[in-house]
Amino acid sequence: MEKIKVLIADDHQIMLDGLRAILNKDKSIQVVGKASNGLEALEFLKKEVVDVILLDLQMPVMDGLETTMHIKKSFPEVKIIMLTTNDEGSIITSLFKAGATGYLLKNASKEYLIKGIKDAHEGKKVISSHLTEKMIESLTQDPKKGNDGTKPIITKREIEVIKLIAQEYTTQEIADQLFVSTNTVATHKRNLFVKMDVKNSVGMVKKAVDWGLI
Amino acid sequence: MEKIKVLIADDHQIMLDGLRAILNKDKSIQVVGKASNGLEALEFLKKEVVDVILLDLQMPVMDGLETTMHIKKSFPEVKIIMLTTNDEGSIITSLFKAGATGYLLKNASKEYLIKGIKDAHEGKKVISSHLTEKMIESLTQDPKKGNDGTKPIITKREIEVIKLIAQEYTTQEIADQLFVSTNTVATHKRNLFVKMDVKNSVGMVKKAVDWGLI
DNA sequence: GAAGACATCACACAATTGTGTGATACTGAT
DNA sequence: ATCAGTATCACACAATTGTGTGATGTCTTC
Repeated sequence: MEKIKVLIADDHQIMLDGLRAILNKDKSIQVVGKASNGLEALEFLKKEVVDVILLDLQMPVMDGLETTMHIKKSFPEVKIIMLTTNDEGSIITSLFKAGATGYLLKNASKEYLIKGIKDAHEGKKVISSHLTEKMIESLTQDPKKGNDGTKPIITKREIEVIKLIAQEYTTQEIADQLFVSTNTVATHKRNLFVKMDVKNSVGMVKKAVDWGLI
Repeated sequence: MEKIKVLIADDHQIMLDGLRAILNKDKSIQVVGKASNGLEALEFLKKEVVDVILLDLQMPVMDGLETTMHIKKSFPEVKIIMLTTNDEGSIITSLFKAGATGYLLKNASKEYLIKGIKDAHEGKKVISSHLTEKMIESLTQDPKKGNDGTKPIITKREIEVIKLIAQEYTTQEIADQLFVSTNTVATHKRNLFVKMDVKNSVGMVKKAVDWGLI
C-alpha cells in the first residue's frame, strides 16, 4: 500500500520533531518534509508530492490562513489540516472557506491526529469535537451583529496600525510614525473596531493576537 | 545504568505524545508519567520518584511558575525544566528564583532538549541560547525603571480587574460588577501599570496574556 | 504593636480615545 | 466607465482613560 505523504509546518522545532516521531510509528503514514513557516511549506510543495499537510495556524512569515489560500490556489489536491492551540470559533469558518480540510486542537490525542490524517486523505472533513460546538455557535449567531463567523479581511495598513497600538503607542505617536494625520489613524481604528467586532483597542489587540495577525 | 526518570506536564495532548516519542528514543531517558497541568504533576510526584520534570509555562489550573514553587517546596531534589513558546525576558529571573533548573523554548531542537535533560539531571542550569541574551538584557536594565526583570506579584483582585479589562469592559462597568467605586478600579489599574511596567490597558492585557495571568 | 501590603475611596484635571458625519483621491476589477 | 475598496483628512464632541495626591480600615507578619 502506498503511504500517505505528510508535510509538517510548525514554527516550533520540538513540535516538528514530536509530530514526526508520532506519525512515523504509523505504517501507513510517511513524513516527507518539515517547514517552519508557510512560505517554506509552499516551497516544499513546488518540489515534492504531498498528500496531507499539517499546518500550524500561528506562524511567523506566513500564517496558516494565508498559507491555506496560497496552497489551494496552486495545489488544490493537497489536503490541509490546521493545527492550533486557539479555539476562537470565529476563525474556523474562514479556514474552511479558504479550503482547509481539517481543524484540530493541539490537545487532541495522537490517535485522533492519525485518524484525522487518514480521514483527510480520503477527502473527509476533520474537526476537533470541542470545536464543533463553537462552530455551530458562531454559525447560528445573530447576523445583525455583523459577525457571520468569518474572519474579515484586514489590510496591510490596518495591520501596521494594530501592531503599533499593541506596542502601546498613542494615536498621535502612530500618526507621526506613519506620516499621516491623527484623523487617519483614528479612522483606521474605527474601521477595525467594526470589522473585528470589538469595542476598544484592548479587545482589538487581544483578538489580533488570537487570530495570529501580529 | 539507571535511566533518568522524566515527568512531562503540558496541557496539549499532542505535545505530550510528541515529547514522549522523542524522549523514549534515548536509551538513558525514561518517561515515567504525563500530566496536563501543574496540579496533576504535583499529585504524580507524591506517588512516584522523578528526576527531571518538563513543565509547560502556560497551563490552566496551575501554571508553570506556581507549580515550580510548589514542587521546590515539597520535592526540592527534583530538577525542573520550563518549556515555553514565550520569550518574554522578564519572567525568566522569576522562574530561576522560584527554583527552576532550566528554561527552554519550544523551538529548540530535540537534540538540545535531550542534552538539556541530561545536563539538568547533573545539576547544571539549562537555558535556550536565544534567551541568554534577553536575560542579560533584563538584568542590566536601568533599575530606576522599576523593572529588575522579576515578574511582580499581582494580587487576586488585580487579576479580576485585568480579566474584566481584557473583556472590553469600561472602568464604570468593572466597578459595577465588583461592587466598588470607579476610583477603586482606577487605582487598581494605576498600580498595575507601575507593577507591570506598561503604559496603558492595551500593554497590560498583552503582558498579562504573555505571563499566563489570564 | 509597628510595618507593610492590600483594598477601598475622593476629587480634580489633563490626555487620549472613540464616534458621528462627510469628503477627496487612487486603484483594481468588472 | 463604473464601482467597491483603500487610504487619506477635517471638525466637533462625548466618553473614557490616565495621573497626581492624599486618605482610611483591615490583615498579616515580624
